[in-house]
Amino acid sequence: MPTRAVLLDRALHLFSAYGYEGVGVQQICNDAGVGKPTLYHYFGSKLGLLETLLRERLAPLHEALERACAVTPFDHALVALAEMTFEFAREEPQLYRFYLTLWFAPVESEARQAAEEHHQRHFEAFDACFRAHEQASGHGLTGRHRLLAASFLGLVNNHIGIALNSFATLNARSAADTVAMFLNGALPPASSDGE
Amino acid sequence: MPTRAVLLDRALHLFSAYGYEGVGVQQICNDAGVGKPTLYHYFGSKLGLLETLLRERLAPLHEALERACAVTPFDHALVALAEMTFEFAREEPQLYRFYLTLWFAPVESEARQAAEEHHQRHFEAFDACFRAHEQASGHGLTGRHRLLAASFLGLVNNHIGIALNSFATLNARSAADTVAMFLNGALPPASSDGE
DNA sequence: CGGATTATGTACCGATCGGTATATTTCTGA
DNA sequence: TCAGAAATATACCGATCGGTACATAATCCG
Repeated sequence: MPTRAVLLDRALHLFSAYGYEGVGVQQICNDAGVGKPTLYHYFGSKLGLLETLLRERLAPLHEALERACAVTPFDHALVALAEMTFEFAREEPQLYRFYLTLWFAPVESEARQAAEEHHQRHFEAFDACFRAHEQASGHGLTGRHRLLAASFLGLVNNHIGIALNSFATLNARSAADTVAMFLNGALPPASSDGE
Repeated sequence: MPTRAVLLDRALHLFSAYGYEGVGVQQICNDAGVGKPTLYHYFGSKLGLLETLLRERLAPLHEALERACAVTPFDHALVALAEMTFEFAREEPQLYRFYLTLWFAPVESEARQAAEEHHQRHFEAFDACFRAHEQASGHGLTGRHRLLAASFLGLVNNHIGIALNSFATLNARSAADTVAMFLNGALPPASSDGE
């Protein structure tokens, strides 16, 4: 594997376990079997390494989301958004785990600020979907779409967090189940009860 | 204010903005106007300071939750749990913000591990409520209560995160609204059903 | 082949990290 | 009053932090 890719790979591995601030440049280089100037040659700084990592590895997710949020009808779009996010998290668990740690990271931390544009883009895809629905169904002009989008995104991310850390899975039905919970509530009286 | 309390206060202030690893002991001491040996006299280590901070300041929350989860009937208990958590977050925004950053923090980080017992206790209160409901309504033996409890807790924490960082509020109605969203879904009042 | 550009290793920089040795002050209790 | 404990300051420790100066390989282009 090319040196540059090895560095990104080892950095992600370490970041996802110990956090951006908890990992030293020296440690990344040792882990990758190269010297520090090599890392600085490719990325310029530790922060540059992080930005590159996020930009390059999150691009497929964002592209998939921006495709998904154009789906009609509304509830299919929600399923598509949840499915894309779940699938990405399943295929890139380390990356998504790290991405999640950055979501609620302290506002003044470098890492959080580097991730903010990506979180924003993720949210925008979800919000676009709710905004379109609000206009289509006529009754919306309250700006409630932002709160709904944030709640739905939170539900999706929370499910991924649970799946990554303990119980819960990310199989094909998870997306539909999550959307059903969001639209119909967690304890529907008559619908799918148990597996 | 007694020196010990000043140290805890300044540490929380800095931690919530920059994170545990992003703040140095020297910085805390400068901010509090004391020397390092004073901090080490009271807390033994930086980690001891963090543990003390969490233990002492989160105790009221846990006590309130353990009272709330015994409420009947079930849906009132959910409202009570959400209310207690919202109220605590409203009164101690810095503390809860920091508490939230620790929730999804990297698993191997010192700070996350120090907070784990508190997260566990918070979850237990929520889970106890769902466990009781599962038994009372007879149909439960799937262990689904854990997933439901985690989802509900995630919904509550997500709402607080939104309120702390941007739009959304934490007023008296928030708890009831959050429970309603959890039980009945996010879009029940829509006039024309387009879902 | 030869010159330039790219990649990489060794050794080092000042600053900061968490933590402490030691001395001194302040408070407390008999 | 005076011994001892509790509280605090100055100055320092080795280790590690992110980052770099410099020299050397490796590679590509003519």
